[in-house]
Amino acid sequence: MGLKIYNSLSRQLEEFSPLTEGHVSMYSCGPTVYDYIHIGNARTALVTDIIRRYLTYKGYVVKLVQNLTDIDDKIIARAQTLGTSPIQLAQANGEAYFEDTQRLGIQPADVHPKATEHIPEMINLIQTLIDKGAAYIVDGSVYYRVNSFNEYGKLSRRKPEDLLAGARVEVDERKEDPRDFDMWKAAKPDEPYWDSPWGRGRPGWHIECSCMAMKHLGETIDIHAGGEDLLFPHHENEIAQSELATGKPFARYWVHVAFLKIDGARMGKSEKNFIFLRDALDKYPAEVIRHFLISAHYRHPLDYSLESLQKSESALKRLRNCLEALKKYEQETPEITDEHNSTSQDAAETDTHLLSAIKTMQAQFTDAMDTDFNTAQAMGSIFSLVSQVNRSLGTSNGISDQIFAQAYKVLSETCQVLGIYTMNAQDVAGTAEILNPLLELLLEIRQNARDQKDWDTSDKIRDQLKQLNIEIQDTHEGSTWKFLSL
RNA sequence: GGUGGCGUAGCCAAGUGGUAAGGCACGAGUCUGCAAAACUCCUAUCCGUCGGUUCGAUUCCGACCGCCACCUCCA
Repeated sequence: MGLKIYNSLSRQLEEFSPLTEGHVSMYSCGPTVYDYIHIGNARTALVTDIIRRYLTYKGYVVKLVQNLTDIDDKIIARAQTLGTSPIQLAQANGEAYFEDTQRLGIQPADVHPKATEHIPEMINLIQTLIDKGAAYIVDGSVYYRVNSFNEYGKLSRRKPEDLLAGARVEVDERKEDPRDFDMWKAAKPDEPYWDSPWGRGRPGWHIECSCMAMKHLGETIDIHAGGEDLLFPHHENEIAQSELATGKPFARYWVHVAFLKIDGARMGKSEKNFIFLRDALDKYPAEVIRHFLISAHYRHPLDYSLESLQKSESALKRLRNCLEALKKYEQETPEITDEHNSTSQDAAETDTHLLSAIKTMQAQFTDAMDTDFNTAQAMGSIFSLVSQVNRSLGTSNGISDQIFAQAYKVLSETCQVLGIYTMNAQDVAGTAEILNPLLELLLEIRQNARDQKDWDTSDKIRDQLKQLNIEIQDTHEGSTWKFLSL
């Protein structure tokens, strides 16, 4: 069974096969850097990240390009109110974007092109469209003539009359058709500008993506991703520009990520109901936020709430407990076959159960992710195996070490695809050299107290450490400690 | 007005034309000096409402109710 992707263009689940075998070109619409990104923005970036991780996991060589829109009306306006320059503002927020996304465990794209660094290419593309009669110049601005592309509307399925009927925006009388959009905006006084054959100005938003996608990935790309709000008009316009210029299909699979909601409504900057990703990251570990963001399918809306984050934290704790219990078997050589030596009947039974649970999990995980990256379902398969592992750990007498090692391998690999088991709190602490012996000592003292049934001392140590976010657990093999937060 | 989506247990959330994954929470129990972790059991005869198609629908079709989004910069 191969990968299927829901293509917004056909509005169907389609078998995925890249243009070049074994290679996938992917473009994701990045942020307009006039502010920090909020969790809603992060959802799209995260989905892109996971798609890329999964494609890589499947053996594809992926080239991911994500743009940075670093010149636009909002940046200019914001810079004015802040008393800074648009360039500086974009620079600072661009850096903040990488900082925030990397904290969330999002791997940088292969290329992060900036609009301002591709002005000549954009001018060329616009000129090509003018030459083909698909654009016209008015007062130093260049407009795309929507009528010249007869497939216009194929992505959003909007008919011209529908668009006109609903138009709430003021009609620019200079346009031939209200649907026409600008590819080059003539500069107003005090605005940043670049020279062009049509005078000083700056590029429109849509031409940026057309241009940078094609420059870095070629005229036809495999996957184009973005938030669902970009479907119209942005992606529709990208198609119009690119396909008319090249005569080739622009993107083969269109992936649109649903909104993150808050209190039932869309999280949006203009609604002022957003939460900056960096603020969320200050309160919750990255893995918790990731878990939350992928707990629903990417094409379904997801409602943000503190309760949901807390649920994710609890769920992740269960996962983590299991993985940590399993980790000590990591060094064992994972056994692949069903045939292995078991001296006890019970252990053999445990092995068989676990082994089949591992296989089931692998199949279910792949199946879920193959079906349009169903992370929620994939997570279900992971937790099913966690249950079986926990049961097996309880009945194990040491004979199933290789199987546990295999379970660890499979679980940690799949969790890595989702990015929910990448960090190790013990290492993150960074003070392990001091902390380890110190805690060993405390545990030893506590064990002595317990041997003498001095529960007061024993409990005091445990309770006090818990205040410090360190949890002690007494098991049959002795006492262990770990950091409470993930 | 046009276009699209959603409504599944207390909460979150998968999913299927043949009878409901997973997580969180709650309750009971096992284990433990007590905890913690883990395990066991308990949690939807039912998937917004009403019709229709079907041997059979939560899953397909229609209507209705409720909610959300896009058509304007927005991931």
